[in-house]
Amino acid sequence: MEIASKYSPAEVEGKWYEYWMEHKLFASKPDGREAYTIVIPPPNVTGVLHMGHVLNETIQDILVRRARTEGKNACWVPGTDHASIATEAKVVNRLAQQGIKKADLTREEFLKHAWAWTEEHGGIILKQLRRLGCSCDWDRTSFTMDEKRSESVIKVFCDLYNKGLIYRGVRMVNWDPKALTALSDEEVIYKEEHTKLYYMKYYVADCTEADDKAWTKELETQAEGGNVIHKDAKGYYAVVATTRPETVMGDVAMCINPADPKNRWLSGHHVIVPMKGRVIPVIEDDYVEIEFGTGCLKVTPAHDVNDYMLGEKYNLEAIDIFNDDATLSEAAGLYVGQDRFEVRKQIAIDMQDAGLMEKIEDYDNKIGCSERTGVPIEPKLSMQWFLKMEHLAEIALKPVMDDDIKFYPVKYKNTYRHWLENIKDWCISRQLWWGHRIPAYYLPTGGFVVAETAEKALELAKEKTGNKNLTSSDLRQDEDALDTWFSSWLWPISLFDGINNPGNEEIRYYYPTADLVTGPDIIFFWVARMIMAGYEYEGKMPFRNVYFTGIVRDKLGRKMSKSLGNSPDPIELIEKFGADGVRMGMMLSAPAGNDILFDESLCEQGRNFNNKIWNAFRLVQGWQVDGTAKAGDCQKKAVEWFAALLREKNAEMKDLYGKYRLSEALMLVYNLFWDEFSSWYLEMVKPAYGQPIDKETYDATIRFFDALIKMLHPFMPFITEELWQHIAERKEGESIMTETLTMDAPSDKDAKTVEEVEQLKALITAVRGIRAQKNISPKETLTLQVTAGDPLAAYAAVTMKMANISSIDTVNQKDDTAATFLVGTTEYAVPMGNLIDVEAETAKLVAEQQRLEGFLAGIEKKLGNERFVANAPAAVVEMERKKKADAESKIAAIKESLKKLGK
RNA sequence: GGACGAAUAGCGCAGCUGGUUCAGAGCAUCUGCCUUACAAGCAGAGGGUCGGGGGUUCGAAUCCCUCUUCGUCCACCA
Repeated sequence: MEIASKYSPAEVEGKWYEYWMEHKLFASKPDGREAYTIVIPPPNVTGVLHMGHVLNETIQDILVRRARTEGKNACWVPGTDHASIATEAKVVNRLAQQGIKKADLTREEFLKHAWAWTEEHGGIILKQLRRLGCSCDWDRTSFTMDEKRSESVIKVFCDLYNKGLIYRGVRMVNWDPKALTALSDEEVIYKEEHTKLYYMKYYVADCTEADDKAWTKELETQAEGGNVIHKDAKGYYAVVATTRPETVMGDVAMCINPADPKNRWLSGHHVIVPMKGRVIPVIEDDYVEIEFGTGCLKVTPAHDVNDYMLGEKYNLEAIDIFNDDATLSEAAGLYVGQDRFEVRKQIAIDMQDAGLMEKIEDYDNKIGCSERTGVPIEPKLSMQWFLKMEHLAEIALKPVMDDDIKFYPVKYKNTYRHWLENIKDWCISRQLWWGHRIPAYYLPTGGFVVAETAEKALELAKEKTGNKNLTSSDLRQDEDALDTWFSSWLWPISLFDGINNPGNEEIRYYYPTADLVTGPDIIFFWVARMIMAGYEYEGKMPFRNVYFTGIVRDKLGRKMSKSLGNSPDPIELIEKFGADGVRMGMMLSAPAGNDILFDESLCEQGRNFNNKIWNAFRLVQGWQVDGTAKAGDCQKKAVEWFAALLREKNAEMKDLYGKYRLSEALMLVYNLFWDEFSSWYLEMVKPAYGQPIDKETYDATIRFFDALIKMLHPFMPFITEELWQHIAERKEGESIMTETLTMDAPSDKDAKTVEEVEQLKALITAVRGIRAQKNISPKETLTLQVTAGDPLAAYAAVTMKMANISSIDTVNQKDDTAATFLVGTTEYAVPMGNLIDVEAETAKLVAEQQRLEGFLAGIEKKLGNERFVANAPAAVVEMERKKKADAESKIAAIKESLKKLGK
C-alpha cells in the first residue's frame, strides 16, 4: 500500500473524533477503578474559542488522557457559564439594534430574548472543543443555569440565609452605570488615567471680627509652619483639591487633619460649597492626609467609600446626586439630567467664571472601571444582598496553606492568603434579569421571607405574618439576580448533583476532583470561592491540585485581543496545522504559571513532528519480515538499548507529569521519538535496501512504536489513534485512548546500557564529523583503529553500520596518517591515506591540547589548595583526581599523535 | 505605597536543598547533503561566564546583601 509522504490531519481527525463519540469512549460511570475527575472552567455560553481556551483545554485534555493510560476512570465534565453581565449586555445591545429598549420589556419578555440568544450562540464553543480533540464526557454537558444547577444555587442561597451568612442592607457598592448593576470588588479593575486635579474655593461662612483680626495678622507675618490662610476680595476661603468637581453638590462637610498646622484656622468654622452655596461644617479626622493637595478634603458620603466612612463616623447626611445611569439627579439641584463627565467639564468652566476655581493641575489617577462594560464605576449607596465571608475565608485558608490543595506554581499561595486575610463581604446581588433570581419574597406588611419556591415562601409568609389569607400574589419576589460566580462556585459539586442530592453515588465517586486548570486571573472570583463552597457543602476540598496557566500573548509579548488583531483564530490554525500540531505548538512553550508567547511557527513545529511520526511509521510499515532470519548483532544491541532507554524515559515522564511540567514531558517524548528512536534506533535496525528484517527485531520495533505513540497520545490524540490501528490488532470499539501503558521500572543495568550507548553515539558522531570536515561521502567506507581495551567493543557491529566502517582494528601503533579523536579516554583513529591534511590535523590537536592543559592547570590549582583537600568531601576530591588523571592521559595521547604527524 | 516573581546562548526557557548531568536542550543561525521513511528532511558546526556590584565559602548560575530593569497582584491618598 502506498502511503503519502506527508501526514494529512484533515483526513483523519474528524473520523477519529466520530469514532470516539460513537463508541462512547469519553463516557464515564462510577466503577471499581480510581476516579480521575476534571471539571471544565465553564466558558461563557455565548463565547467563541480563543487561544487562552486552547491552552487551557489542551492541558486538561492531556491530563485526562494521561489518566486513562494509567488505567484510571477519567471523567472530564464540560459545560458553559451563563455569564450574567456579559450575556445580558450582549442581549441588550442586540435588542437596541432592533430598536427595542430593555426598559420597555417585562422581565419575562426579556428572558425570552436572552434564551433565544443563548440557544443561537450557545454551545458553539463546545463544538469547537471537539475540533481540538477534547475528550469530555459530553453526555454530562451542563449549564450554570440549567435546572439542576439553578436548583442548587437557590438551595444554597436559602441555606446560607438560614445560617445567618446572607444579609441585606444599604451599603456603598461599586455601581456600573452602564450595566445598571452593582458589582463585587473583584469586578472592578483599576486603570491609570491622566486626569486633572481641581483646586476649588470654599469661602468661610462664619468669619467673626475676631477671626478677621487674627487672620489678617497671620497673613502679614506668614509664619513658617503656621496657618496657610487664603483671602481675596470676597473673603477668606479654604482650598479643596479634588478630581471630581461634579460631586460638590453632594458635599456635606469639609474635613481637615487635626494635626495639620496649615488648616488650624479653619477648625470649628463653616464653609460654603462652591456653586451650590450650601453651608457645611469643617470636621476633623486624621484620615485626611496633610500632605495631599491642600490638606482639605471635601466629604461626599454618597459618592466615595471613604467619605462614606467619615459620614457614618460623624453622622453626616448622604446626598445622592446621581441617577443610576450617572446623570445628575434632582437632588443635585444643578446640572440635572446631564452626564457626570459633561458636568465635570462644565462645572470647572462655570467655577472659573465665578472665580471659585483657584487652579487646575494635571494629575495621574487610578480609576476603578467595570470589568465587563469598561465604564468607570460609581461608588453608590444602595440596597444589596451580601454574603458574610469571615467564616468561609477561614475554612478555605488552611487547606491551601497546608498543601492539602496544591497550587502550581506555589507562588499563588501568597496571593491567595493575602486575599483571604483581607476579605470583605461579597456583594452577591446584581440588578440584572439574566441569572438566578434571588429567592426573597417581600411581604405586603413589610419585611421578607427567603424560600426555595414561591409555595414555600407563601407558607413562611403566612407563619411570619399570622395572616392565613395571604396569597402568592400578595408576595413580591426580589427583582435582582445573583452574581454569576454565586453559581460557578458550586460547579464541582453541582455537576454531580451534590447539593440537591447529597451523598449520591456520583458525588461520592467523583468528588473531590483531581485537578483544576485555570488562569490566575480568576483565583479570587472562582478558585477561592469553590474551595469555600467545597468545604461548606461537602466538607472536603473541591480539587486536589490547581494548575494555573499563563496568559497567552503574541510573540511580541502583547496580550491577545480583538482590537489588536493579534489573536489567531484557533479553528483556522487547526485547519492549517492539524489539531495535534496546534496542541503541540501550544504546549511547546507553556510552562505552568509563565506567560506564553505564542507564535504560529510553534504549530509548524508541531505539524513537522506529526510528519516525522508519520514517516517513521511509513518506514516500519514498509519492511518485509523474514520469519526465519536471525537478528544480527547490530539489531540485538539496538533493541537491548532502546528497551532500556524507554524504561528510563518512561520513568522520567512519570516524574514530570507528577510535577505538572507538561511542556517538559512533551519535549522529552519529542526527543525520544525524533532523535533516539528515529535518528538512532531506526537507523541501527533498518535493513539494507530491498532486504527483509528478521521477525525478532521487527516485533521489538513494533512494541517500541506502540509504547511511543501511547506516550504521545495525550499530547497528540489523533495521529496516535490513526497509527495505532495499523500496528495493533484493534477490534471495533477499541482505542489507543483506553489502552494502559505499563512498563517496568528502569534497572541499574539499563542505566549502564544507556550510558554506553551515549559513548557509542559520541564515537559515531566523531567519525561523521571527520567525514564532514574532510569532505568524505557517507557512502565511502572507512576503517577505524583503536588501541587495546576498547570499552565499546561489544557495539562494533553498530559502529560499523552507523559510521560506515568496514573494520575496527585493535592496533598498537596508529596509522601515521590517521585523524584521531578521543571518546572518554579512549583514543580512536581513522586512517586517511592521502586525504590527511597534516596542517589542519595538527592545528586541531594543538588547540585541543591547549584546552586540556588549561583545564588541567585549573584542577591542579584546586588540588594544590590545602583547604580544598581538607574541607571538601572525599568523593569530590577523588573526582578531581580522576579528572586530573584523565586529562593527563588525554594530553599524552595527543602528544603521541602530534609526534606521528612529525610535529 | 506594599507584596510577590523574574533577569542564564539571537529568541522563548530548564537548571530542586552550593562540588559529574554545570553551563543545558528546543527554535533560530552557519556548513555540507534531494543518501529510495521523512527537504515539513539528513549529517555536522558555531554561540552564553549565568542583569551590575559586594559578601559568605576551599568552591557560587545556585546562599546572603545591595542596585538596576521588567512583570503580576494588592492598597482608601481625595
